Order: sequence, then structure tokens, then C-alpha cells
Amino acid sequence: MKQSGQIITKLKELGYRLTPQRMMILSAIEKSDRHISAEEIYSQIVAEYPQLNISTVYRTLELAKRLGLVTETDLGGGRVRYHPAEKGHHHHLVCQECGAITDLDEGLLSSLKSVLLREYKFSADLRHLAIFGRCVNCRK
Amino acid sequence: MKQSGQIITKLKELGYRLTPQRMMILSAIEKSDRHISAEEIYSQIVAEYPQLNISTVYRTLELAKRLGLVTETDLGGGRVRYHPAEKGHHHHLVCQECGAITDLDEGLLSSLKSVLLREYKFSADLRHLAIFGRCVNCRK
DNA sequence: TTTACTGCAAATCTTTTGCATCAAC
DNA sequence: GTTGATGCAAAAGATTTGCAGTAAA
Repeated sequence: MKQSGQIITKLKELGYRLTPQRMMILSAIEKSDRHISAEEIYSQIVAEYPQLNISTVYRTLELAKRLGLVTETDLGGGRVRYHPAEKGHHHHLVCQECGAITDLDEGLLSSLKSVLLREYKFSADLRHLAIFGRCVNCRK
Repeated sequence: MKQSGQIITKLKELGYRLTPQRMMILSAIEKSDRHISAEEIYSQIVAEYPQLNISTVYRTLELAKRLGLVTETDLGGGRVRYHPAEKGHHHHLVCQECGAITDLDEGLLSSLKSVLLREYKFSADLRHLAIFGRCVNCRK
């Protein structure tokens, strides 16, 4: 755990203790190129640090989420996934056949957002919208 | 259980047994004006028929889903919800503050569907898209 | 030294499943 | 009378929590 990511730095600034567990957990989220689940974070770290407990993972995720450092997305499958808040917002194309998750450009749904606001007076949080369907490969 | 809804009729046509439990469960889905969860169906019926078991609710939902009579939607909150397939498709505006679920017109996202297909070669299943945010009342 | 954080075990919540009994046909 | 459906209890999978011990500051 040499590198101190942005989330870890922020946590220290806010006066929270920097434990090795927290550093490993948060660094796993930052390094992940996709949305990652608690279980995935856990098994990734446990290979090196067998003493890590899954409840520590959940507690750290809960803390980071409360502080707005990571965002939580429900991409279905009865499992919640996490992503650094700083990496920005985007939408997800979730393939129901192979499970592949493709990120979508943020701008694509901006017109939808304004329609919803105008017609339904509904302030949509489109930061992590999940759209289910079938991807290129599975459609062949 | 006087009335025989469309789902119940269909079930009989397909050769499945019409038990009082199935009739109550399926009729609860048909009568509901919104998406209903297994737990809600159960507690609604159990008031009258205390001998009903929740696993029967899940098994009946599983059957109806497999036969394409009801559709399943994950509107978040770690709970799956059900809706008669015959009532058609629509999208949902889910208020994260009060939990209110507003249905959205099906046509609203048809242009999105074609963009996704053209640009991403992704066949989106927009039958039950959930959009999270804050509703009219909670925004005041 | 203080007390926030962790590990452990047990609890919770939703959903699933094995098995013996029961009832729809 | 058959066999599919139900009830019960237990299991399974994700997440949460109480509590005592541990380590970051």
C-alpha cells in the first residue's frame, strides 16, 4: 500500500484513522476499472491478508459512501456495487446474458433528464442508471 | 376469490392446478395498481388466510414469471417487484426520499433505445427501467 | 492513553430448497 | 388414485450489528 489514492487522502483530511484495512479496501475500489462489489473487494484482498473480515469491508464502504467518496449502484443480481465518486458519473449497459457491463457516456441522457424535469417535475439522478439488455456479442 | 383474472385463466389453460393460494396470490398482483413485492403479497393475504406460507408466494411468482405472465423488476432496495405482463411495459420514476413510484409513458424512451442499438449495438430491454431521483412533493 | 476500528460470531433480511403431507384433477 | 402443490423448517447469500479486544493517533 504505497500509493495514497484520493479517497484515502480525503479520509485522513477528515480526521478518520488510516488503517491498513481501509487503505487496501479503498485502493481496491480506486484501482478497479469497473464497479466492484463488497465480495469482490474482500476476496481480492483476502488472498494477501487472510485476517481481513468482510464486515470491515462493508463498514468501510458505508463510511466512504456517507462521506460522498464512493457511490453505490444497484446493477441487479441482488448485489450492490461501488465506484469512486471522483471518477464521475455514467450510465451502464448491463448484459443480462453474459453479465458484461459497458459504460455509457454521461451526455447521452441529458435530454431525458430535462424532459423528466419539465413534464414530470421529477429531478432524476442519472448518475448511475442501469439499462438492461443484450450486448453485441450475445446478440450474434 | 370469485373473479378469475387473466393470469389465473391462462394458468388453467396451460394445465396447472388452480389452488386457492395461487388464485389469491395472482389476484393480488392483478389487483395491485403498482409493482408489488412478494412480502407485500404475502402479508396482504395472510391477514385473511393465516396458513399461507411465503414460500408458496415465491414459487407461484417464479412459475408465473417463467410462463411470461408476470414480469419482475428490480427497483432497488434489495427487493424484487412483480407486475402483470399483460398490463404492458413502462418505466418508473422512483423517489429516493419518499419511495413513491410514478409510471412513465413507454414511448418516452424509444429514441434512447434506437440510439443504443445504433451506437452501441446494444439491444436494450427498456420494459421496466427504473430511474431514481426526487419527486415533485419531496422537491418542495 | 484514548477511543476509533477491527475481528468474530451471531443476527437479519430476502429468497430458495428438501421433504413429507395434502389436495386438485 | 396420481402427482403436482403446499407447509414447514432449514439453508443460502448478502449485509448488519453487539461486543470485547486491538491499534492508530
